[in-house]
Amino acid sequence: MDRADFFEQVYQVVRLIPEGRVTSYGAIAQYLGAKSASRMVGYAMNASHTAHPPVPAHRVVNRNGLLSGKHHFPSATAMQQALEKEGITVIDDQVQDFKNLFWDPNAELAL
DNA sequence: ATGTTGACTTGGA
DNA sequence: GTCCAAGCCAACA
Repeated sequence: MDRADFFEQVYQVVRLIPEGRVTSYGAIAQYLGAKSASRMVGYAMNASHTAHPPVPAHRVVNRNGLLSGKHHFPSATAMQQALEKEGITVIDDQVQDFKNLFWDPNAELAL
């Protein structure tokens, strides 16, 4: 664990995200103890495709519930489709009822 | 070694 | 409510 790289730590948290739930980069960053490193979370996600097993990056959105990272997916619609597949309604690259679907690792894992 | 970038967040106007 | 600017840390060139 302590040996885990910043990327791996991010991957683990993302993989813990329940199906049909989403979280924000800041929440993950905060869980890692560096809320200011929210950008690093996104950066780590950029390399998520190199992670094994792959992480559900589609469940990670920005604080606005906007699919900010959809551009980085193999297809611009891949992220939205993945979310809808899990029962999440996405309109205009925006997660509907995001507040209700939000999954905070600090609240769920740090119980 | 330094400088720039980035799937972000927060605060101020 | 919106828009602009600054901060933050790690990886990449």
